[in-house]
Parts: sequence; structure tokens; C-alpha cells
Amino acid sequence: MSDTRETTLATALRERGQRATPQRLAIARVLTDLDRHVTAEHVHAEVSSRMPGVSLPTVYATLDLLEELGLARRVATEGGAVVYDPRTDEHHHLVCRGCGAIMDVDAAVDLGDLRSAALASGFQPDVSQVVLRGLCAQCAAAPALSAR
Amino acid sequence: MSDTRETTLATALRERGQRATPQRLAIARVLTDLDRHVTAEHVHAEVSSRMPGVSLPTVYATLDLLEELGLARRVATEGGAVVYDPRTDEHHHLVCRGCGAIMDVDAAVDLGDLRSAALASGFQPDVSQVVLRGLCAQCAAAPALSAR
DNA sequence: CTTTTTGCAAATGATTTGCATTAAC
DNA sequence: GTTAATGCAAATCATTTGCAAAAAG
Repeated sequence: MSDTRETTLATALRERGQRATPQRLAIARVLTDLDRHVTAEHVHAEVSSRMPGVSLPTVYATLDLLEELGLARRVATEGGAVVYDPRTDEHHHLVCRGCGAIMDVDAAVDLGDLRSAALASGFQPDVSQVVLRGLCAQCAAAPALSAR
Repeated sequence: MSDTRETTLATALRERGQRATPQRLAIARVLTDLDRHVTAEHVHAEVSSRMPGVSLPTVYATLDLLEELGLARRVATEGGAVVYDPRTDEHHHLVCRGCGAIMDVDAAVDLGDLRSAALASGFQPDVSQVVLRGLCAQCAAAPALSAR
């Protein structure tokens, strides 16, 4: 099944006139294997253990590419941290202001009115993203740890 | 009325054992005067024209402080840009993937289910934020300009 | 063969930090 | 007088860029 996935990526790349390099396939696989929110450094560390020599610039470029292809989503927290999310289905995020953890939430949010308002102003929305900031269970229980 | 606002800020600061310095008051005033999404550099430029000598680190520190006090909101776009928003009422954002512009949208979004799901997992949400990515009217009209 | 992609090293740019001086309270 | 806040310069950190060498198609 991972072969299928890789073939899919390889095909998608070739259709765009781009090349299915082993680095790109490895990075894509790492992203789905880790299956959580990861930074570029994170991906680099993991891919390096599997395929030594892959450079950080290549990781950044490939993550951008995967986002363009819709195989990953870039998530920015208000804190400024940027992570990549292997889940591409519509879901939302909780960001803890204490420890910075980012968690998925599966709950439906009706953005109909918002999209209508956007369209009315001439804006053409594609992706949407909802972020709830607050305290995660651990940080709420131990407020001292999250004090500045 | 701006005096009232400054007094409010000064009072809030003193209650926290912090000092109402002229720099802080000036930065807060600049934020409300500009009344749009601004970067720290932006604020620095404007405050410098009114009160030469204010340093960038002070601007950063003060913007953090204002956010803590609930007088400004930090908004991070997936592109990585960080801006401060003087509006503290609940509203949402449109981010153009062509030119990077950030616009406000006033439309109600019912986050009830999302908040419930968050609470159910032990997370205590406070601020919420919805971001819609897409193309603004200008970038949609002139796609060549936003091509990579 | 041709063109893209890579890795390296260096550049960039935003934000933060250390520390002595200054200013609030 | 005490303590917090400022300005400066330097440090840090993530991300991007230029370019020659390597690899994909």
C-alpha cells in the first residue's frame, strides 16, 4: 500500500514535468510514517536516519512541493512555529499556549457564512483552518509550568 | 477619549506591577491609530516618527505585552508572516496566497461543536481564530502576478 | 543528451538575549 | 532608593538562495 502511495506521488510529479527522486519519495514517506505534526527539522532528522545525506534545503523544498500537491498541510501557530501536517482531510487544531503542543480535533465547523462573506468581497477561498488557543490538559493542571 | 484609553492601559500595567512608560503608551496608541494588520517593523517605523529612539526590541516586548493584556491579537499566516491586529473582538481572516494580504471578515462562525470537542479532551480553549486561504480579488483577476 | 534536482555554503531576515544605563514608582 | 524597562549590539534560529556537480527522464 505504501508502494501504491509512492507510485501515486511519482505519477503526480511526472504529470507536472517534475522528477520522482528518491529524496522526494523518502520525505513523503517519512511524513506519512510519522503521522503527526512535524517541523522541517523533524523530517530532516528522520529522513537522514533512513537516507543519510539528504539536505535541509531539499526537505524544505519537498515539503513545499507536497503542500502544493495537496499531500500535506502547513500549519502556522500564532506563536510563529510552522509545522507540517500529514492529514489532508478537513480538521482543526488546538494549540496550547503553555507548552506549544498542537493537537487535532475532529469536529464539524460550518463555515458557510464566512465563505459567503469572503466571496461577496471578491475573495476566492480554498483552504480553511480553525485554530483554538488555550491550555492543554497537562498545562491546565500544572499552571506553574506554563508561567512566564 | 484616547486619554481614557491610555489611562486604562496605565492602570492595567500598574495592577500587574509593571510600569506605564511613554514607549509603551506610544506603541499602544500607534497600534490603535494605524487600525490595521501591522508587523513589528511597521509599528517601529510609525512609533519612531513620533518618538525617535524607541528600539525594535522594545516594540517586540510591548506587542507581546499588549497581547497578554488582550489589547492586540497576534495573527500568524501559514506563510509564516506574523502581524498584530488591533481588533480584539471576535472576527476572522482571509489570507491571500498570491500577495499575502490579510483581510478581516465579519461573519459569525459557530464553533460550539469544536469547543465541546476540545473541552471533552481536557483542553481549555480561550481565543479562537479562523483563517481562510485563497486568492484576493486582485490576485484572482491577474493570476500571472501570483504565479510562482 | 537535456533539464531538473541536489548538496553545500553562505546569505537573509525576523526575533531574542545579555548587559549596562536610565527612568518609574 | 529599588526595581523594572530601555537601547544597543550581538546572538540565534528558521528558512532561502546561488551555484557547481549529480541524477532523472
